[in-house]
Amino acid sequence: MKELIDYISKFGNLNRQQVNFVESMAMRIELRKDEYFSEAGKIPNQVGFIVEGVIRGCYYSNKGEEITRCFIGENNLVADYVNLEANVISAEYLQACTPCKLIVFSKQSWEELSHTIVGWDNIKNKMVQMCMFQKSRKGPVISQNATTRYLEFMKNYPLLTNRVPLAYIASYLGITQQSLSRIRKNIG
Amino acid sequence: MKELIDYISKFGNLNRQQVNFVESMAMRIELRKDEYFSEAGKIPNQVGFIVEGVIRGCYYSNKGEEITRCFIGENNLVADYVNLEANVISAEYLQACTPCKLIVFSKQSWEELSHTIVGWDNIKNKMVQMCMFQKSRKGPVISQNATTRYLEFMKNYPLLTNRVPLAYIASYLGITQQSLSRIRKNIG
DNA sequence: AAAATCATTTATCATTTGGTAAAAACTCTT
DNA sequence: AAGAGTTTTTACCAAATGATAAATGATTTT
Repeated sequence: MKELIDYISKFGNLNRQQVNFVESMAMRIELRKDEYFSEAGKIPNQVGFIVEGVIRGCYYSNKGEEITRCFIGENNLVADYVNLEANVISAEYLQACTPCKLIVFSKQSWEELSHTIVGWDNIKNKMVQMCMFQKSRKGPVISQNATTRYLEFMKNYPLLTNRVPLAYIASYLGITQQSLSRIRKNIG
Repeated sequence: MKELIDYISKFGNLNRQQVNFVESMAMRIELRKDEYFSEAGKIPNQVGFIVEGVIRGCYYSNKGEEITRCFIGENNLVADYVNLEANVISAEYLQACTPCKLIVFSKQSWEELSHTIVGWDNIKNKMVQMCMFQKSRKGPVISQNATTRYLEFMKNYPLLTNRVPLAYIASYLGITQQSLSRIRKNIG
């Protein structure tokens, strides 16, 4: 669990006893490629930390197209956090793009951390805000053209480029796979 | 200050004494059209609540184009929050699109609320997360075409459509003003 | 009111991207 | 290795958007 504790420590300090408690609440799981971490139509019930692999958030448009909304890589928290907190049915899937190793907290455990560890809420909020901030920072910029967006994508997610299907990246960038294929060719 | 207190009350309860304290920390100001609430190159030093008017976040691309990144309307908090918290120079301008009436807290006052009101941090974090969530919810969706994005924009920001310059909306939607003008015409 | 400034619309043509279809390349199973 | 299924590339044409320029409209200043 070292990776998780290191991550948390970036946002606040925990003493040994608190570290032990966090670890006792957590569980290691693995996801096969394409398996879901959480699903649309269900109330999210866990918070994860990605030790290895890539998870994507995706949904289906009214035309039935599958659209990737975000990628979440190693050393990041993963959850449909807003709906988890609000106890509301989620509208998106969180799906393993590659085989994943995760550390997860059930919703109940996650809440117990708040009740047990003084200062946890502070750490938690910083982590959640950082996640939201990074998503907006790393996401495709609508005022750039598709080629620029793809170049930025490769900068921001160097590991993903050849690890996930082209179709995922294309819908993330807001273009068709054909267009992305063309762009790849033109870039050389 | 009723508007502000009503807004805060959606995220947690304050007793009369706490309400008085919040009000004593706040200040009413007005911004003329085009005046800045905060500027790129400076460390953000205030948190505002918009009572009347519209503020936009904007920045300049490496080609010198002015790009609108977000619109913030009445009954919302406004701040470059991440950089305010991190005490880091901002990269964007927050500018009044229309004449604005605001209630503002200096950075110092904003922090004093945390120290003085038990439970304030909890309320504050809920407010900040809600702001971030709404921005992502209401923002243009990159996988939709420009016409759809504009239609969605009008749904999400009905009041803005005829209150702010076309160029602001165009760059927000990631298109040129000429394109947006064309789209307006085609919609009828 | 006229002039000046700024915002919006229109027009034309070039470029980018989408839609459809098919071929090629790759993966997985048997 | 063969075959089935999937993913990626290519090709073609249509549609959307960008770039440039100019005209019109609106607002502010003098």
